[in-house]
This record gives sequence, structure tokens and C-alpha cells, in this order.
Amino acid sequence: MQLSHAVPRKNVNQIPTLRAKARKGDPISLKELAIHLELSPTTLSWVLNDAPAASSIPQDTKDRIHTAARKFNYRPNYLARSLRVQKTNTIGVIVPELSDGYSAMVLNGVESVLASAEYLYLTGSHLHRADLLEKLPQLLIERQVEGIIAVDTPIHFEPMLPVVNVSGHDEIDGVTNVILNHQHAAELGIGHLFNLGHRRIAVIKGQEFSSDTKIRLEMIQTAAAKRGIAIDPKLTVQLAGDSPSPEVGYSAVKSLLASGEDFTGVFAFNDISAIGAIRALIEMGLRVPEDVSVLGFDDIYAAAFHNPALTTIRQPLFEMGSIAAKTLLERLANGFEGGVPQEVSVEPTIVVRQSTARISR
Amino acid sequence: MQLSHAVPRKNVNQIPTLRAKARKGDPISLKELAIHLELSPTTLSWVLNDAPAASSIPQDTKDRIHTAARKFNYRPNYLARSLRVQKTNTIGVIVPELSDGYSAMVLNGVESVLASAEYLYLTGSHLHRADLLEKLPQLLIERQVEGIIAVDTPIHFEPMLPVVNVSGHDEIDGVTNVILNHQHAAELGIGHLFNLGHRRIAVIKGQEFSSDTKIRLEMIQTAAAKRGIAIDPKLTVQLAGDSPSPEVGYSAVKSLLASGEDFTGVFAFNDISAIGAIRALIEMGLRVPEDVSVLGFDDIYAAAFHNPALTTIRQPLFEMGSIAAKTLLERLANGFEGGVPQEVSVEPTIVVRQSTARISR
DNA sequence: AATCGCTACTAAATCGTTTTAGTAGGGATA
DNA sequence: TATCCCTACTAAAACGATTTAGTAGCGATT
Repeated sequence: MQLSHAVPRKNVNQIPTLRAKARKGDPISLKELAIHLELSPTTLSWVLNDAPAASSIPQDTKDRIHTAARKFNYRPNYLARSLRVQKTNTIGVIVPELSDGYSAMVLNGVESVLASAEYLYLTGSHLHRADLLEKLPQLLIERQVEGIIAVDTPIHFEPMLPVVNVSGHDEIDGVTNVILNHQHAAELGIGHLFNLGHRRIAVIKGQEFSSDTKIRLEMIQTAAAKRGIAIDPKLTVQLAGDSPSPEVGYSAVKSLLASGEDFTGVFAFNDISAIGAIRALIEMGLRVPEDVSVLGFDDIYAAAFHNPALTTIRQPLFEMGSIAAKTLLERLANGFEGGVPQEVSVEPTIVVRQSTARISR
Repeated sequence: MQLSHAVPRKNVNQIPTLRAKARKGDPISLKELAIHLELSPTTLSWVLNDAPAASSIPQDTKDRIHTAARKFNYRPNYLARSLRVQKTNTIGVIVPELSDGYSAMVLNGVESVLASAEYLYLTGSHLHRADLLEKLPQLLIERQVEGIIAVDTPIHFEPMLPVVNVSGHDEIDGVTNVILNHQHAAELGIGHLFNLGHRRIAVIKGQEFSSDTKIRLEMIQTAAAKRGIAIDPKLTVQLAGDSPSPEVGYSAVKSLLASGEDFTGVFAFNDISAIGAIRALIEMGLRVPEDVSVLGFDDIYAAAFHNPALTTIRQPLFEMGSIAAKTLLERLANGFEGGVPQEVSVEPTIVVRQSTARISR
């Protein structure tokens, strides 16, 4: 990647800015506005914030204030206000990384709720690095965020402020976990494969750092056992590396195929790895779903349009995000009166498409 | 989606929080720390910030201060500091939406640069809604962000602070555009298809709201004309709707196929729509690439693992993000001395995979 | 005639820093 | 001995809001 045409414009630096300032009006302070109106800042503050004390201010004074505020485009300085009222209307969000599809969907849900509550959020990606896992919460807390939403992120700190962890499984005081009903998810997935006749089912485990990895596998094993089949440890492979690319699923299934073990179905950790798995199978001359069924997880946008279209366990990621945000805002509003919900769980659904089929051998 | 097990924990609300506070130490202020040390806040501020004035402070006093600060876990209050020094170390980022893959990749690049500069960022998604396009910049400016990075977002305001627009094409004072060399991209794409023998090439235009839509098509037409072929308007379809799903590409190509026009190649606006296009073609019984070649754009993670693997024009999205951030930080550091770069451009590359092939009919 | 209450405000403190302007005390210099 | 400089600090203002505590003026009540 190269840069080209770094074209600096001349004479554009000073003038337009000054013009813009003069035109738009330099941010004016409450004090300046008060002087202009020959009133005290107190009065303006009361009126502009519609404080109870403003009830004694006559309407025409109020009108004068509002008019002047609009005219001079007065915007209260958020820093000053936040400092005074000890409230920032800001939360922190910690994600593993943004471009994995998963976090972005959750964030969409978070944002949808925050927006209507006039909250903004600061984001940080920890990239699974220990130093960032340590530093990011600090950084956010220093910035006076009121609470933290973590997505698929281990919590290593004792929270001094409300924390909601999406896909968190550790019980930590002060941390609310928003989780998928993994038992149900496993039932749906294994049930589906079982009903199609599959008995030798390979499982792609998630990476060690993923919060869902452990419970997901356990629940799958339980669901399989319930149907009288076991998940053969030799058919269990684990994703390696932290790339958000299908490559990790591809490699995992490659090594599985190399082992020579026989299987008719694959239950992947997520859609991304399912896509990689399919590539590996096809390269070996196996057809999906005729020879091997592949079951994804998450239902990302691409799942429906992959070739073959992915049968998958849908996680309501957007909703998990919005629930996380709602829960956090509630906890903030309640102070410490409402009690801290330990866990909120959401239900998966199965979306049957073309990557799974009845066993034919 | 339903909620279940909203399990509130009893008696957990008061105690652990108080404990945590007592344990971790309530955030202590500089003043309190100063009282404890029997020094003035000034002295502490000088020493802790390693200000020039601290040169007259003897080393053992400095040590006392640092030790106490560590012991009481002193963290300067960002609001207070920012208010005083008129600097927030925060920028605003505006994206269309996070889960389209594109924005997330750019954001990764942005974050990689900001992190090492000790900057954090506030994010807002405008979802192509006019009201949000208006409101988000206001909101961010109110929060005293030092600058704004917009991603594929039309700028409707006169910027009072530095703005960098990734994939922006409008010349606006104070806005630096980070853009792809679209001429080169079109050359690569059309050249590739042309060399494979394709003459009747369908083009999937982007949505109207996408900043790249117009120039992309123009450059494609130019590149085609240069080779003596024209892009038939009847072979030009436009993505409709703002879903980040392959569905929009699917619909577009469906309607193209319904028109009965003949073509051997498709140049898609992005990989997502290319994936939708392939689905539409396959549904019509056409093989990709044997009957129709499909060329994507962006090179998202899934492109390499789609079936067939997508030949695509790679945009260095991560780099575009990091360049945007670097440019913005430079502009912030320079004040208005350095001049405002109007445009920085980056080069695409073509990644040839399996979705394009030599024409066979 | 003193008190009360109401209206329509203002002064000053406060949030937690940084920064400007001093200053007390001591030794060296003229 | 007066002046100057240096060391090691401190007091107070400032950033821009909100909030607490008043207060001046006036009409109504006791």
C-alpha cells in the first residue's frame, strides 16, 4: 500500500477557519451569554435546564434567555457540566476486536439503546492481549465512564462500577452476564444432526480465549449423551490463532481430515469457522452436505448467502447488545437499590438451510 | 427472542460495592493526597506531570509524592484536567453502521493509531438517517472531541474542527479525504475481465448514499471505453436498500437476469453484493465462473473462503483507517500551521481467485 | 409598625485539576 | 548591610458549568 497525491492546499488553513468561527459563532460560554443578557449565570442555568428553581422566573425573561441561547448557538460545555454534576452520560465498551462480525452486531444493539438515552460510548479492543485487558478498563474508568459493557471479554478487575458482560460466564460481584442459553443451543444443533441420522459428529471448539468455548462443548456433549451418542475426543478440534478469518476453521478441519477419522457431520463454533470448514472439506473432494453436513453458529449476514447456505444456530446478537445496554442503564438509574442481576439469558433458534442433510452412507 | 432466568441476586447490592470501594480505595483527589502529604496540590501536580517547574523540587519530595500516589491509587480526573487544559484526547468517529464489515475494518486501523497516541474515540452510527447525520456531529462536538473521522459519510456541516473523511469525495474546507485510487481500481478490475475475454460486463452500482458509488462507476466506464467496450446501461443495476446483507446484491442480479440481457461478467460494488450475485446466478442454473465471472470489491475476510473463492479488488481498509487517524492527529498537532491536506489516496490491488475465469462461449 | 411571604433574581462555593504569580528563607555577592 | 538569586514551595485564579444560600423590593397580614 502506498500513499500518493498528498496534496496540501495552500492558503486554506487560516481564513476558512476564522470565517467559520466568525460565522458559526465561537463556542460561547454561559458567563458570556449572561453578561450579554445582563443576568447572572445562575438564572440562565436554571432556565436553560428547566430547573425547579426556574419557576419563579417570569416567562418573558425565559424567552429572552432562550432566544439569546439560540442566537449565539450556546452549547453547554460537557466537561464542565459533567465535572460539576458527577455524571458523564458515557459508558465504556470493551470488545475483542471489531471486525469479527460478532462484536459489531452486539455493538449495534448497544448503540440502539444508548442513543435514545443520550449516552455515548468509548470503545476499546483488547485483541486478546493481556496488557490491554488490564489497561483498557483503567483507561475507561479514568475517563469517568459510568459503566462498562464487555463483549466476550474476561473480567480481570474488581469492578468499582457497573459492568455487563455479554457472553461472560464468570460469576463476579457487580458483573451481570448476558448469555445465550447454551443448553438449548446444543439441543437444537445436536438434535438437528441426530435427526438427520448423524452419529459421528465432529465438533470445532472455540479458541481458549473465547468465553463460550467451554460451556458450548459441555452442552454439546450433554446433548449428544442424551441421545446415546458420544462426542469422540478424536473428532474434537480446536480453533487456533486469533484471526477473525475463516482460515482458522479451515486449518482445524484440515488437521481433522489428516487424522483420517471418519465423521458425517461438523458442528462448528461459529459461521466463520464453518465457512473455513466447508472449504477444507471441498478441497478433499467431499461434498457439503451430501457427504458431510456442516452446522454453523451465530447466523451472521453471510451465512444465508454462502454456498451452500449455512444451516446455523442463530444467536440474537443485536438483542444481546441491547439487553446489555438496557441492563446497564437500569443499574445506573437504580444506584445500588435494585440489586444486581447476575445473569440474563436469551434463546437461540436454529435456521435450517443447505449445509446440512440426511446422512446418505 | 425471549428473556428467561432474569435472576436478581439478593443482598449482593450493598456490601460488595462498599467493600470494593474500601478495598480498592475510593478515587482520591489531588487535594486529598496533598493534605495527606502536607504539601500543596500545585507541588503534586508539578511532580506527577513532570512539569518543568518540578525541577526545583528535591528528589526525596518527588519520591514521597510518587509513592503516595501509587499507594492511594491516585488517578487524575480526566474531566477536570480536560476542562482546565482544554484538551480531551478524544476524537469522534461517525460510521454508517458497524456491522457492514467495511466500517469495522477501517475502525481497526483508526484504533491502532489512536491507542499509541493515548487517544480514545466516541462512535456514532448514522444508519443513513438524515436526522442522525445532522445530530451526531453536534453531539460529538458538544462532548469536546478534538476532531472527527467520518467513514463513508456525507459531511453536511461546516467543520469547526479537523475532519477526516474516509471515502469522502466532496471538497470541503477543513475536511481531508482519504480515498482509494478508483481509477486504478477500475483499471485492475476491467483489465482483468477484459483480458479473460469478457466484453459484455454487468456492473452492480453501489447505493446512492455510498460516497464511492458515483466515481466508481465513472472510472469503470472510462476503463472500459479505453479498451473499446462500453458498459451497457442495461447491464448496470443498482443496489437498493441499506441492509449490510448479500440480499441486496442478490436482488439486483435477480432483476438483471429477469431482464434477459446477456452478459458474461459481473463487476460488483463490494464482496457482500458479489456473494449475493453468485447466489442469484446459481439459482438460475448458471455456473460461476464457468458461465459467468464475478468480480468483487474490498476483499473482506470471507472473500477468500467463499465458494467459489472471490476474485476481488482489495481496498486496504485497515490502512485507510490508520492513515485517517494519523492525518487527523497530525492536523491536531500542527494547529493550523501545516495547511490542510485535501486528499490522501491509497492504492488497490487485485486478488485473483476462483470466481473469474476465461470466457468460454 | 413589624413580620411574613413572595418574586426575581445574584454571589459565592463547588467539581478536580493546571497554571500564574508569589513568597519565605537562606546563602552568595557587591 | 543591602541586594540578588536560588530553592522549595504555596495561594489563588482559572476552566465552565451547577447549586446552595442569600437578598432586595414589595405587597399583604397581624
